[in-house]
Amino acid sequence: MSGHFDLIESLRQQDCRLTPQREMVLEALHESQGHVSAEEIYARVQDRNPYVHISTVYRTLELLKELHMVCEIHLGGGCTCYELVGERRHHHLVCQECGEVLDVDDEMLTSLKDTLRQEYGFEAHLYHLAIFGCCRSCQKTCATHPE
Amino acid sequence: MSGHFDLIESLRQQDCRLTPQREMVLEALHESQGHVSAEEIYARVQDRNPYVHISTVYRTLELLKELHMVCEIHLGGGCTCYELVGERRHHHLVCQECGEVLDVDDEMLTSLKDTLRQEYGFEAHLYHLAIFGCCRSCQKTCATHPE
DNA sequence: ATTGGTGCAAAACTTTTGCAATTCC
DNA sequence: GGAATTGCAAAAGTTTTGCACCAAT
Repeated sequence: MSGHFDLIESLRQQDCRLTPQREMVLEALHESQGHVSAEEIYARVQDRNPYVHISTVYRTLELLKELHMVCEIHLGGGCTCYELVGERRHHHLVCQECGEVLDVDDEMLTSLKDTLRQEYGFEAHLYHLAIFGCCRSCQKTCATHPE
Repeated sequence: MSGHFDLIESLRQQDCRLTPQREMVLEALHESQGHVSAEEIYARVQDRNPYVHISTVYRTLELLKELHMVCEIHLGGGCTCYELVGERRHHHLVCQECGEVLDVDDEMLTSLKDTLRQEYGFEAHLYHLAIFGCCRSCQKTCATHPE
């Protein structure tokens, strides 16, 4: 229940107005500590104020994305999630069998990042990474699948 | 203009009926040599037969996904793309500035794959990988952004 | 006071579904 | 012949947009 204050401050510094709606969206993102859908953010915001409209949530997420305060993650199954940038950096292992999402530490990707930079001149924003596959507990069922 | 015939054969061997619609979807996927949206596949199919319905395209893609002949890729911007599995294996670098999509060779990821298996017991299906970031030509504009 | 932001309703877009008619095996 | 597949139309779900009103600076 702290920490989203600097985010709010950050908004103000970027010439954006500080509205309760925006604060609530930031708070919801901060509380959920990870990937949440627009719908989930909407639900959390509504707990505080049921009059906030979902289009406001979308517009706020759009704004935060432009300001690089939030990133959009596509975890498959057509679900788009959002996450605060700059918190504990991590990535996502998505199990295609059971849908479970594991977090992976960022260091795991340092060497990949270096290679991409050297070979392709590509600066990877790796807070966006989602890796699909098969988790430990689904491993047996998975065995029949290619790769 | 060849090579999708084994795909069709593969369909038959999996107890699936061979319809012109499915053949056209496979052909469209094969021709486009990479990530295409459902809409693009639909357009290609329509060039051959305007009476094919888009719901058939979706149903066929769903089927091919289940058979692991096609994989679904989320390249951001809300666009879902599809790609034949088993062609030249590669991955995608998506530039968040200009939207360009670069292909990356699979070998690049061998060590990452090994690490994930060892540390998390996670079997990565890395034909699904999309890496977001900033391409060489957008690098200058990108410089101001975090990470 | 002025600009920017919000709520609302409606549109736009993508994907899914129920069902009758058709097609493949 | 019989089950699987298709076309259609309609629904469902998500995201965007135009506009009048309201609020933050």
